[in-house]
Amino acid sequence: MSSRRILVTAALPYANGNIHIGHLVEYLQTDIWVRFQKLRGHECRYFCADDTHGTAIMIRARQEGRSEEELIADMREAHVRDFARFDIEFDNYGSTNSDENRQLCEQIWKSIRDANLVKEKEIEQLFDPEAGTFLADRFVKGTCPKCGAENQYGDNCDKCGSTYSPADLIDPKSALSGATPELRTARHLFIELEQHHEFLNEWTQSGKHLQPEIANYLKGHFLGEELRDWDISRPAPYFGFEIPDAPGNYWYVWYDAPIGYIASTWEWCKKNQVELDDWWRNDETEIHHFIGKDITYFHTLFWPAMLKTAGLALPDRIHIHGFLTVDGEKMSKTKGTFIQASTYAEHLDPNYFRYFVASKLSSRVDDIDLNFDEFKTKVDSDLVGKVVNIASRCAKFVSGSTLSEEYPDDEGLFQLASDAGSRIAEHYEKCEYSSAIREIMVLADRANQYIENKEPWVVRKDKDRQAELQQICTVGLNLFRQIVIYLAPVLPKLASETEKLLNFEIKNWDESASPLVGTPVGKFQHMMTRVDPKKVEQMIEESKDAASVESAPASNFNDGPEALEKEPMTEEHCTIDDFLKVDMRVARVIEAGHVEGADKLLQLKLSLGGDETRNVFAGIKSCYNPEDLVGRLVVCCANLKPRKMRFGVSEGMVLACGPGGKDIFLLNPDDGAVPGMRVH
RNA sequence: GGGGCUGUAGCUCAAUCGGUUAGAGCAGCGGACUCAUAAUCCGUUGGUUGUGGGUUCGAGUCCCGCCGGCCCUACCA
Repeated sequence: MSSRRILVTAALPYANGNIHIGHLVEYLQTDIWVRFQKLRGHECRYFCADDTHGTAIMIRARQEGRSEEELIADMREAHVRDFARFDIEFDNYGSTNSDENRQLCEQIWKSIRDANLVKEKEIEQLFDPEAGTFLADRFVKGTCPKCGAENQYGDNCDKCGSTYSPADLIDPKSALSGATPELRTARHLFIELEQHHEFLNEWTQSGKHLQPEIANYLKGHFLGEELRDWDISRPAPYFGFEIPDAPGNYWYVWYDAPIGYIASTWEWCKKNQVELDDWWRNDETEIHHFIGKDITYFHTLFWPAMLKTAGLALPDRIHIHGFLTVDGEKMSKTKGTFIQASTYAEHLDPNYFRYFVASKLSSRVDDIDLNFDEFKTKVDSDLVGKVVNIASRCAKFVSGSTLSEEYPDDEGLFQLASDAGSRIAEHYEKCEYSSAIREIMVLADRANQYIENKEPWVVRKDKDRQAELQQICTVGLNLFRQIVIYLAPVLPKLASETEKLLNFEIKNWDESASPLVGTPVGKFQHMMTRVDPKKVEQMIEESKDAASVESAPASNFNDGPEALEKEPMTEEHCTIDDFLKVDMRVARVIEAGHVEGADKLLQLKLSLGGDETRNVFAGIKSCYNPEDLVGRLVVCCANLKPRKMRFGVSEGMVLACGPGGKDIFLLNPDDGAVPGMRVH
């Protein structure tokens, strides 16, 4: 097989946050693929970098009272440490805030200008006069113009779901300074993507570069109509690179981020005395990007258009993966499933996660789910019970001795496994890791069966059969070694421990096809332990704590979790139909009085307007005087089945909240509501 | 509202181009073994492929409707 030159990237993590287990899926998917390619003898390089620019970084640095450079330096250190703990090995890890990146941004910009793709447009945007900066939509909060809900973001309302422009908000406030933003106009630079429409149509639909579902998505979504201009500049102040021919304007972070792939490559080239053009202007180089589905847009439309304009090599393949869910749901800070990479690594072996992710990943865009029961089962039974067990059952019988000088008859098992090697390789190549893993586990099953049938523990007892014992173990350990080579991209630690045990070095995938003979066998040491469910629990607990500490200062309202803890949320959903069964109405209290003989109850007469009234007994005596209630509006359930009580029939229920005793709070409709209105 | 993806055993997933009786692993059940980290091995239960139609000699696979799930979008991407 001829050696390929392969350039691989994973998306650049944003310097505003720590690496969490969701991110890891991508870096692991990529790392496994790169390790696989290297093991196959190809010239493969893995480049990544921190994505450091943008408003969010600028604002955070300001809040923390330090420079952006200090902030991104710290975050970079944290990122690099997290990756290392998970054995994610980059050939170069750069930064988008580098000289290389600035130069490349300028070069590419020049090509884009020369190609006449840039135009200027005035746009209106909210400006924070105190902070002296334009505000992205999510930095503006105010009252929803449609439904009146307070404290909503500038782009849409979570209460009523309507969308609007931040300028439509009632009483808008800057989330930065609390000042009232002004509407200002600014000139922005745009790239006319439409000029590349035909090229993008062809490139995305060729079937060579994208998964089919992604190609369809683009076709149905963007390519069916005129491509919109891409707003590529941001006025000062902005943390990023200033556009040389438009002073006071900076490149939008999504312009320089992907260029960071090239910048990181360049840094590596400089360190290794290699020409950048050999990698980015060379048809012989394969370029592979691994990204998450959330940033499809940038990598499948803008990025190819930019590269083409600049005369750089286009990616051969963009591998797009789904998100990681935990227990079938989005990762949640309150549930403790928003787990930082560092928190994970403090409690659990990163190899577990590498294996688990590999066993779930395919080439499709589907989300993958982490369920800790499944996680434990998979790691325990596959890795400990099956794979490592093979070595564990054989090694001690030949420890201190050697493998047989000649590879013994093994009923064709070694050959079978080496035939499987090409299929497994193909699965890795196509990013079908789950299939690769499944196939490898079949080999582990067969090896265990072999040992079972040969009963080395019986043979051992017979002095005349020691050569046979050595042969059995030679076969067992060679089958183990094959499996470890196949798993090496996923489990590099297991590979290196096996190298020590069997005194050899894994250099190439093809070594799996020839057996190891005559070499010394070391002392077997446990290579992996079972997943400790207590550690999983601790990790989740710690993730909860970390999340609450982190999120507390972020919110302007320091509402504690006590109420929810006292009365946890109902797990089960109700349907809209269920909800509609409950007919809740605004009502006016027209009579209220004590109930003789009752400790907690007040008797209320509610008017729903007109002649419609309800007699209701409410357990609110401890908190309300009857005379204070008369005349006020309440919310009641008007179709509650009438219930006979000791003191009379209750025909409804008044809505109130609170734990009881001295703390009961009636719900109160806002001004304007009148009796009889239904609550929706 | 528009679009994409998806639904196979209790759970996680296979099933080539439409081709025989829809297969694995885990869990469950019954046995064996005791070398191995309560590991392993043998056997076994389990499916009207979400649902209703259609095309076909033949449909898990292709087409249409319905139901459910996930996601993107709804004029900043």
